[in-house]
Amino acid sequence: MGRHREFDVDKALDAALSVFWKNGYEGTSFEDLTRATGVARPGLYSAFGNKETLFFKAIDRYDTKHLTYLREALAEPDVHSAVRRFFEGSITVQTLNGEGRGCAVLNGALACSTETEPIRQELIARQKLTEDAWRVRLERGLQEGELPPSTNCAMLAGYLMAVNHGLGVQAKAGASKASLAAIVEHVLATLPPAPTKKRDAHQAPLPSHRRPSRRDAK
Amino acid sequence: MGRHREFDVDKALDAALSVFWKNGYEGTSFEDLTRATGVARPGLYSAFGNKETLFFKAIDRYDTKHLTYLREALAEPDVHSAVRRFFEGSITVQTLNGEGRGCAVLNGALACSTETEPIRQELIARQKLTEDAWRVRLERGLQEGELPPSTNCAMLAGYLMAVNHGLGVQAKAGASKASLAAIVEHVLATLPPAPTKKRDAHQAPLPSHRRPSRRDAK
DNA sequence: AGCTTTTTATAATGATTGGTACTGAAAGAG
DNA sequence: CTCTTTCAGTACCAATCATTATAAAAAGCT
Repeated sequence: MGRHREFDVDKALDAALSVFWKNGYEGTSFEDLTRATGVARPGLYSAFGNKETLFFKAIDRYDTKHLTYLREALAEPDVHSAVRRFFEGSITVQTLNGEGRGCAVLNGALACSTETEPIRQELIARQKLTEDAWRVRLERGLQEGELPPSTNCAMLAGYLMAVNHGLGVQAKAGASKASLAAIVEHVLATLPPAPTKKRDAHQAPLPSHRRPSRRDAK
Repeated sequence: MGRHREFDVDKALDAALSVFWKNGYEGTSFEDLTRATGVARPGLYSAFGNKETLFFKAIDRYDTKHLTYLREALAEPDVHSAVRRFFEGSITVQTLNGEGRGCAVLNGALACSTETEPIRQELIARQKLTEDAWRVRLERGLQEGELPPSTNCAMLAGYLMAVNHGLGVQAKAGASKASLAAIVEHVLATLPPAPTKKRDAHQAPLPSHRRPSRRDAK
């Protein structure tokens, strides 16, 4: 009873996400949003509240639609596979061209006006959740013997996130997926190696030449 | 012959830099600038042109005042020292609290409205110059035998920049200098090693246990 | 002293911004 | 059919934005 909504709320949300992803929060005007969604101002307000609530609904949408790789990565059976899955998913999402480039969260989390600072802080908090999840996963890997005993899991989680942020910056600047993938390979190749169980240093396969004592000395 | 300017142009520029560094270009209003500089609108226009020209004068100021470490790093005698100097300088500048956090260039280079896109592209171009300088420096290091023959200098330059961008993001989000320094140590420890000249693997100092053949096999 | 030049400070300007008011249209119930 | 509810579309609103206009003040010259 009453007129039915003509536009598809989910489609409008996807369109809004795409604009926010590209321009960030402050760089996106309400006019941009009405143009991209094809919905007039009151329609968007009626469906989503206001610009800020729409923004966070879009970010949530980004999370559920595009960040599944993170949960998949954290569920991988070993640390190396987890990190690989993470970065592969990351560079795939961050080099999408039709929908967005870089990371929608990062694109709003760097600098803004004083009035928008609370929004930025919320985005930073989301990044922090991801870093914490990595630290927990790495600590589990450490306990399971996948990482050298001296591994600083907080540092390594911070490192992984720093690299990911940097890849996001480069993706937003136009870097190709292939060039980002090469960086990912380097990162994977330089992850702390699993400690060896035995000391047959001269007969073990090549990776066994990586001795934990070298890192302990640091 | 005429009234003398009462404000110090350099001090005003420093104040403007600080605001742009914190809020980015679009997040900084002209009101923010007049407040921070203590100079009225016409005075700022008279001295600097308009908001955009002031922004780039501020970025140039950032370059000359704070990015000397980059030139110093590129002038270091060996690659390892160069990279170390680079990151040490970077995390020092990016964790300054009074003046700014993160990187003033990066803070404006991620996302913005359509009208501001040319400004963003200019900032991206500056980042690209730095990455190119690193690639050239690494290629020189490769020729001088400091890096394994298989080293992909473009990839490594991209990697260094990605890490640096990521450190900037984390610094802007409030990370401490010490936590960034730990990440830097990890990066330095995982740089491609100089190839050994001889094969006295059992008597050389510890770093010599890093064999180029391991990277070649990758 | 008056005159000219340049800066300071306040006010004004037109455009843009996020949000709301209002009217007509659509949908369903009785 | 009328009535009620809800949406669509246009117009409107107050605040903000970068920039300019204007009048007064300061500085130096004659």
